[in-house]
This record gives sequence, structure tokens and C-alpha cells, in this order.
Amino acid sequence: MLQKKELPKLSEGFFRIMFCQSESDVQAAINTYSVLGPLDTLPNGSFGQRKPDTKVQLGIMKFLKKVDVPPNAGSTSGSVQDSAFPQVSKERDTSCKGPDNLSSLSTTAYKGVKESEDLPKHSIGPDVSPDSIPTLAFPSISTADFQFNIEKASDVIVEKVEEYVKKVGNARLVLVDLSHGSKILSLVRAKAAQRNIDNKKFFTFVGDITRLYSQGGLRCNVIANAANWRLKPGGGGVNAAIFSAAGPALEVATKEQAASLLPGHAVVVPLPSNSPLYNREGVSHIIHVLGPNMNPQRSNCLKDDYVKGCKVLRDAYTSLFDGFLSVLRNQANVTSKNLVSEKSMKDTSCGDLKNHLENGDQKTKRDGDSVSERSKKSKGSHDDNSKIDGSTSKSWTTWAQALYHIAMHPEKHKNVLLEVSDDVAVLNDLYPKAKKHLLILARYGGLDRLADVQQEHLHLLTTMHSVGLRWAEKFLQEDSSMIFRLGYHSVPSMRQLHLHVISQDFNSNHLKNKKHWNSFNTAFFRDSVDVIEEIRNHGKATLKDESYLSMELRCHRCRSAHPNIPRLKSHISNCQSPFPPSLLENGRLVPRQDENLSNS
DNA sequence: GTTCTAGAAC
DNA sequence: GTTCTAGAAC
Repeated sequence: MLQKKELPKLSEGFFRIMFCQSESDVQAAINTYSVLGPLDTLPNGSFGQRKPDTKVQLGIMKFLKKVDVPPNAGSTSGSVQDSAFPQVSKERDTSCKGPDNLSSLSTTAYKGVKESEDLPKHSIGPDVSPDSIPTLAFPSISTADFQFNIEKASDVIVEKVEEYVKKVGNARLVLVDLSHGSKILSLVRAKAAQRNIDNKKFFTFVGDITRLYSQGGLRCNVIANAANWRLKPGGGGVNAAIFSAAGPALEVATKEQAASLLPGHAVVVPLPSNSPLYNREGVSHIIHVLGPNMNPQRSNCLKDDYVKGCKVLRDAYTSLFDGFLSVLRNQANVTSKNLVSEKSMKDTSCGDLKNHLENGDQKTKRDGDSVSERSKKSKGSHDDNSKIDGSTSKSWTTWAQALYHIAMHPEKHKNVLLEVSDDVAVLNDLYPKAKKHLLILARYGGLDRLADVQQEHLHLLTTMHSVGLRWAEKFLQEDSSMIFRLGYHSVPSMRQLHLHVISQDFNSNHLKNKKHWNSFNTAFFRDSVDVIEEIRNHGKATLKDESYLSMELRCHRCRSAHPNIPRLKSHISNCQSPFPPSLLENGRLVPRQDENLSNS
């Protein structure tokens, strides 16, 4: 999958290579240390953070009083060919209007609509009303802060809309923009008209997407959000407005579904009934969408690559509309409202990045694929990851593949990465078992674990070790009392070969059980220096089985046994004994350079 | 990998 | 009674 590339030869790299037996080894290790730069580019994980957007949607800043409207979300009775919703995008004042102005706003917004002061509430027939037609309101994706070319974006929108108006039955798609002078709306309108897209099923609308009903009289049971990858509130524009209008309930509900989003993907979030958007606007679902970023000021910028940009934008709209379809299906198929919400929770659960990777709420542990991914693949929580060469075959659950995804697509995970090169990616362990605990990921495809490593990977192993050492050195400059150990788990829990760089204090609240301890303090933990020697000499590494994980708890320094984890932790916090001789040999432990561990 | 929790251990 | 483990669920 990922081919190893020619490595740049860098001259910097003043680190110890304690395992190296010869000068050529040292040189090889130095040469393979192809990194972004020396330590100064390093580690706080701050690069790649998305800066707050500056554009602020005016609508949310205004002081409209609450308009209480009974929720009508999830209605499925809509089957009318409604002439009451033509293409609407005439000038309209979107600035502050009180409820007194509501009716005039509605009629202003709907030129050509049957003059109806209370259009939002009143039925136009015995069983159907404009309210009951399932409608997706969506902003133009990526054309604001992400600076996607408007001309190209309008082509993509019209192309995708044309495709999906055929699939949505009687439901409607509405492109919304806050500004009445919106260029994207006029472009899309013109192109949609050219293509004879049914203007009852698709039209544009000028207004605040968070107040389509209360201000504009347009009932939309689903609205799309131009989200950020973190699926967090804030920033600016539509994202800030929607999170603000929906209240904290949306944040909670979003976390239930996914922790983050990749460009080109969408996630459907059922809106809790305590959200103002549900109560006031009748919105039952929010679909977060992440489009391509062409803005060089933002991370993950595609710059001028519109081939990729257009593809990602198409994917984004595909995911969005597929998400809308899934909402329609759920609402049409199930009569019990409870069942609807339960099913939609399951069917729409999404998330490209495993929640596991997020620094946020650790209680969100829902697995799943994004809508678009899921529509292409068979269902299930296991990716197809059986090995072709047959050396090992194991099905990795979704959570266990987080590192693999990072290694294969580090550009999508800049937020968690400390360093990337062609060979490795470096990140903090999300659940560090000591004060310092890094993972050095191999970036080669097909290297799931130590058992997959062969002689041909020797060079990679030395690179991983060198990078790990360099990080240890850096930490030692900050705190010279630390001691590091570098090694691999014989049987890892997570896919993709990764080297642990872990300080020997084991002072961490994440170290909670016997398995945690023994995975780092029995022969189950394979020192990097030993692995390299074994691969060099025998072509394979010695592996220990998982029985080591249930062994008695022993102090890694004085080897005393302890009955349980709390007692062990209490002991190791004070134990000053020298490390056992086996650990003192061959550079298995990495103290500060002038430290003599045997005497400590 | 983590979280949750029943029941074992103390 | 509380602490802690370990297995199931995710």
C-alpha cells in the first residue's frame, strides 16, 4: 500500500545510538533519520490545529425572541407536489427582526408563495402541509472559510443535486446562504435552471440556517452543518451558528456519533428534543459535513489541487445527501418514534477517526464508518484486513486500527502527530502509562505487528529506534531524572507496528491493571535493541505469549512482588533500587548520558 | 485499547 | 463495609 520512498540524507542528528555495534550502523541510523527537522519543530502537537474562523454569522448575534412552535420533526406525511415552495432567493433583510416582523418576513421571503401570514404552521391540505415535506437545508460546503472556487463549487452542487433529487422522492433539498448577494446561490440557481432541475425539489434560500422556520417560514427537518474536523463548536460561520443555536445538546449528541470527520465525509446526528433547534425550528437531525480545504491559512490545505478538491467536495455532498436519505428511510420505515430514533442512532453512527484518538471525552466509544464509506463497503465493525501473504491473519476491530489509519494518512491526523517522515510517525500515547509515553509508528503497509517484521525491515527498525532515542534525549533535557525504555509488545492490541518509548516512572493514572503493568515489565515487552539484533541475526524477533500479562506483579527495579496494582504503584513511587542487571545491559535503558544506573 | 460492574478479596 | 480484579461490552 505504502511504498517506502528514497530518504533524504540529513546531517543533523546528535543522538546516541546505543545499540549500534559498528560505525556503519551509526551512519545508517543517522542517514535514516529523515524527519521534519531537528527538535525545534517538535513536540507540543500544536501545529495543524485549526485556527478559529473569523467569519461570524450575523444571525446568531441578533436578539430575536423565542418563537415557540410545536415540533413537527420527523413527519413523514409529506407527499404533496407543493407549488408553494418555488425557488426563493429574493432580497431579504436578514438583520434583526423581532417576532412582530415574522409574518412580513415570511411573505417577503416567499415571493410567489401563496400569501399566507402564518405559512409555517398552516396546512395547505387535509393531510399535507409544506411543513411536512422532508427537507434538507444545506449551506454551500467549503466556499466560505475553506476558499473553494465558487464557480467550481456550483458545478459540483448542481451535479450532485441533480443526482439526488431523483433519489429523495418528495423530499426537498435547499441550498441556503445568509447573504442576499450570495454569488454561490445565483450561480447554482442559474445552473440548476439550465439543467431543468425541478424547482419544487431543489431551490435556493436566503436566510439564517438556524432560523429557517421561525424567521423564514421554511420548515426543514434536517439541516447540514459545514463542520470542522473536530466536530466542535466555535470557529465561525455556519458551524458556530448551528452549534450555538442548537445548544449543548448538539455537542453531546454529536459526540455520541463521532469524534471527528475527514474531508469528504458526513455524519448524521439525531437532535435531542431538548435542543432549541428541535423545538423552535422543527429540526430533527443535523448532518455535519466536512469539505475540502483550499485555504492555505488552514491546516490540510489542498492549495490549488482542484482535481482532488472537486473529488472531495463531491464526496462531501454525496455523504451529505446519503445521510439525508438515511434519515428519510428511517422515518418512512418505522412508525414508532422511539424506534425511529433508536434505529437512526445505529444506522447513522459515523466517525472516521476512532474516538479513541481524540483527546476529549473518553466516554464516547461508538465505532462506525462515515456514511459515504459505509455505502461503499459492507457493514460491520471489522475492516477487511486479512493479510494477503498469509503470514498472519487477524481481524482487527475498528478501535484497534486507529494507529494504522494514522500511519497510512498522517496528513489527516496532524493534530495528534509530533513528527512525520516517510518511514515513521510519532505521537503521544493517548493513554500514557508513564509521565512520558510516545509511540513511533512504522509507516509501511503490511507491517501490523512485530510478528510481521523480517530482515528487510531492519533499516526501518533502526530508524524507529533512532527517532525514539532522539525523543528520549529531548525529554531528558527537560527532566534529567527520567529513564526511558524502548520496545515492542509481543502481541500488540493495536494494528500497525509501533515502538513504545516510555519513561520508567510508570506514574500515570492510565496504568490501572495487571495487563498494563506486565505488558511493559515482563518479557512480553521486547526491547528495541534486542529486536534489532534478533532480526539482524535470525530474521525474526522472539515473541512471548499473552500468559505473561497475567503474571504476578513485580517491581521493575527491585523485583519485589505486590498483591495488587495500588500497592505496586505505591511501592514503585518510592523504590530507589538499581535496575536489574538484565535491563542495564546493551542500552536497554536510556538514562541521561552521564548517568550511571548501576549505582542509583 | 477503555469502561463498566459483579463479585471476590480483604 | 470498601477495595480491587477480571471479564464482558464496546
